[in-house]
Amino acid sequence: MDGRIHGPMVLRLARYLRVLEKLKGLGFVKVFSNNLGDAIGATPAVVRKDFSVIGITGNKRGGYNIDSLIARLVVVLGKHDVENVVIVGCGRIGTALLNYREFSREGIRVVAGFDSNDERVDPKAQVPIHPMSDFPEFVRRRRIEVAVLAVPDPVATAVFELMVDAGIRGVLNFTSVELKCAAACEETGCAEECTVHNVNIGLEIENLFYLIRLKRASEAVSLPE
Amino acid sequence: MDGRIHGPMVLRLARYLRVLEKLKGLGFVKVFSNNLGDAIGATPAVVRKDFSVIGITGNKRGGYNIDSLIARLVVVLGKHDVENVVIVGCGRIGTALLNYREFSREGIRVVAGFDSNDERVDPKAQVPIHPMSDFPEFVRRRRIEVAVLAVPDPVATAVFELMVDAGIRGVLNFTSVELKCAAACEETGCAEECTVHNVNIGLEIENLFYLIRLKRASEAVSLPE
DNA sequence: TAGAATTCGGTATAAAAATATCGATATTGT
DNA sequence: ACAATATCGATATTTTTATACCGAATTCTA
Repeated sequence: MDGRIHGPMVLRLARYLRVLEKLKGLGFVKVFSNNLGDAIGATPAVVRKDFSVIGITGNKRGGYNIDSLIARLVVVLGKHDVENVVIVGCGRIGTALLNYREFSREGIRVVAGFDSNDERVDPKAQVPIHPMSDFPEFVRRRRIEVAVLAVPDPVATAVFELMVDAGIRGVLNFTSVELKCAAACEETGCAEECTVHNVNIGLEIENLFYLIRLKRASEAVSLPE
Repeated sequence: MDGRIHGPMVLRLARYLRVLEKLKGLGFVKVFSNNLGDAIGATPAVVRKDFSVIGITGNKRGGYNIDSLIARLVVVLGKHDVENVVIVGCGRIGTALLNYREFSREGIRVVAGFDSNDERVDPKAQVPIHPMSDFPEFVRRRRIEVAVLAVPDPVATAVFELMVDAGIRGVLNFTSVELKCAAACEETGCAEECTVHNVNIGLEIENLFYLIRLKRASEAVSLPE
């Protein structure tokens, strides 16, 4: 049990947990490091090291026990039964996420959406959409900590500051804007930090184009003809 | 001009380019490494190093010239006027992306969607949705190289193999399934490689919860009282 | 039951990426 | 023109993350 828990590793731990739950559902009892490695795209050595770091021990030649693995991962990841989130900005992406079915399977519940456009407001919907003005009180009352930001780029920063002020501590950012919590905190005087993760779909696609061109170029060089 | 171009750096280069185009639109002529660093969330030293690696030289005390920066980045990233992509799976996420407005601003054009559910097929729509059976020919005829995969998890692997066979070389994967191109290639005998990027929204949200809990725990320890 | 095959687990090594440092130099202001 | 200042750019260092290796242990097979 050496080394520290770091970013990439935490992501893998969450992935392991998902795979393990599926395996358990299929009736499996034990699993090997290479199986898990295949399932999440890592080498067996990485898997074993990860487990070692969080204090999980397997059986030589016998692999790991799925139940104990799940139990430990749940503790380490601090996973709750359901994680409540809200969606801010109910345009195309926001609306899609409001009703994203995969969430429920992953223990995530979207409790509400918010939008500044009155036409989109619909408090009676299955997942209600409230006006943006209700956001701060809603977040405080329901103790919401994580929100998805899916507003147009030009208002991203302003909305983000509002969210941090209201008490949001984690944001999944679908805008192209780099959100800086420190700056927001300085301006508003809030003491808490807010963790931001970016999901930049356009950037990912551009990157794919770059990578395949790069691969093609290197192939052209390495394959003379 | 030392060092190699690596993954994280390529992502930054694409980000620089976006910011620079905006700055140019605002009439700016030159820019400093710390400005760009702020804009994409990096330190000035990283920015300078990145530019050094791709052979861009600035002026001491004078910063970098935006036009030459853009010109060089476009070459390095091999950016075209428009990048054509298709969306496979027109459920909630897929449909949202079909009409995602941000794409056009980023030089990405969604030329079609595909779905195996006939009710979703609509070849007359602004962005036409074709039956899945038309996919291989469409991809070959239009020389599509990049696709977004937004189908349900259980069919992800099968659809992915079909896509690789059809000639897709880059996939933005919205499913929770780890797609392995090598395996797909072995089975189908295709020689080409396919680059996959994963966008796992549920995982990102889970990760946010973990990180804020971690932060809170460490604060509790470090703040005695 | 003996041996062969596998798998874990720790250490050591390597690779990747970010950060720090600091001299050089161009611009600005006086 | 000269000093002050801010910025680049190269090298060196540190940190982070992944890989390679190999002995030990356990299960499986014959």
